Amino acid sequence: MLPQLHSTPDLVERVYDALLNGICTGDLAPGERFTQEQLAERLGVSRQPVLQALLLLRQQGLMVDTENRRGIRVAPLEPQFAAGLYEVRASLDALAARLAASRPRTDLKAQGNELIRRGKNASSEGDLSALVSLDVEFHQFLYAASDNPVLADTANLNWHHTRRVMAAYLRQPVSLRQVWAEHQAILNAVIKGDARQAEKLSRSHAEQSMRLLFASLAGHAATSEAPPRSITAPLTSTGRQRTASVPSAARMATPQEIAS
Amino acid sequence: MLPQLHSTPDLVERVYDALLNGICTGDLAPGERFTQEQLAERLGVSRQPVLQALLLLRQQGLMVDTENRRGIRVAPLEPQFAAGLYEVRASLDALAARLAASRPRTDLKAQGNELIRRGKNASSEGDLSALVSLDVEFHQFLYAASDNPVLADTANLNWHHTRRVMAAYLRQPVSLRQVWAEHQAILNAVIKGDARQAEKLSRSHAEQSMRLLFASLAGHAATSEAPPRSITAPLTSTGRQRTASVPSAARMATPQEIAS
DNA sequence: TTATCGTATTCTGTATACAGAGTTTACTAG
DNA sequence: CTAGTAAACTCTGTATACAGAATACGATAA
Repeated sequence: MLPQLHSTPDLVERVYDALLNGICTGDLAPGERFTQEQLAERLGVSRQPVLQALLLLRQQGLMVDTENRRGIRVAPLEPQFAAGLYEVRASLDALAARLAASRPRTDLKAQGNELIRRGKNASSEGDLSALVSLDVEFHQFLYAASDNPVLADTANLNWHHTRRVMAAYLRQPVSLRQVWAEHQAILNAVIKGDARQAEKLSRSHAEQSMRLLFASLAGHAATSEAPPRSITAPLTSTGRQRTASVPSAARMATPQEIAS
Repeated sequence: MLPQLHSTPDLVERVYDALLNGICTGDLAPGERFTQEQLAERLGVSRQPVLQALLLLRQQGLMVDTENRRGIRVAPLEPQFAAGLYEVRASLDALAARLAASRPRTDLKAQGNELIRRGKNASSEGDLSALVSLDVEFHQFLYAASDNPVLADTANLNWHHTRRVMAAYLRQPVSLRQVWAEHQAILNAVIKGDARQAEKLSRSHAEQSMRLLFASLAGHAATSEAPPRSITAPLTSTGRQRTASVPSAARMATPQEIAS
């Protein structure tokens, strides 16, 4: 079934990455129902790696079994869930900033300022997808600087959801300039070694982000039910299809990324 | 291979639970090398559910691939890791207590006090394994009371590691009475709705727990390399064995628990 | 037309089969 | 006796095969 030579193994990881990325960017919209076989066919692998990747994604709450146990779908994105997410993030970010400030290393300065420069740049240009990436990168940078791997892992898991939220709701650049000014202030406090200030700024930054989110979310309101964009297979009009009709690997977000 | 009728499905979950429990209680010691087939044989299932359960356990950092990619073993338990763990826990517990106190419900009182009663009781009797269970239960109770599912999930993931740490190092009942007095104080603050106090007490409780841990850990010192107890297969003297020699399903912690 | 039962279809989870990567082991040459 | 090489083995990951659960479909009877 897989004519392409599979040079670099670990199909599970590649399927996982492809699906994770699709979910986080919003390319894979919730509400759409998938079958293991459909996913496998599109990605050019057998059902086994898909099954295993789905196990991970389910465990992280990114996909859920469909009500009838036939097929799986991307977990819906509920505002209340996002609120809880940001509450947790505020605590973890505060801890990270405090720890990072307590272990001041000079090499943070160059890397951090570079990130902020790029962030402000992307902010000026209104490049949303770059902004999300850089936001993730900046916060991961702080987690790493905290020198606490448990914290880093824990926070990174939650950031998958945060990326989803951002991609889904932050479509227009709402005062994004301020976000990077706040990043700047946090970094300065960390470099200075002012743990208390870093913690405080970090927490209020997360809380501010949550406020921005909910302001933006108010605009979406009823629109949120219909997902922004969808890359799912071109179904025939009546949302159902015969299994054999899909022309192998085509129009999936990442067809050759898997087969590489 | 499985003559027993498999009445209740979900073998992956049962394998996962069995291994997780073994790791957290310390029955499955780190340093021992396992093969997927060995585990499958002992649990009376095929390699497939084992493979999938291991995927989850690896992702959570509870098991690691052996250096040569042959076999897998329980991840070692490093003091530095435990320190990071407790730092994160302190933040999450503080958040949970604060949120729980902000949403005061009267029904917390009965359930919480019952837990504390049982905790103090087990503490008097020096029943260590019951104490660990009750400790977990009390904190999960607080996470649930916070009414933030993200927080609950995040914290529960970390508690797997915490259980390991407790089982490995807290062998003698060191001032366990105080632990439950602190729980009592936290609960009281939560019920009273004093968020600030609940947060403060919860954080200092976690920090105090960490101090207890490290005090106890100092006693273990060099002992920690040799794991407390081991239920792994009876190897012949020179840490290597022929594959066929294991008499099917015997002396594993949970043989029929899987086959049920 | 509607209700009910039986049959076919779908889809999942588990077991088995297959193939490759790397390692140990054994044999041969020096 | 040692070094080097080749064969066999071990173990993993992936693909395929199999079986059961549950739904949807369709036919028959009221």
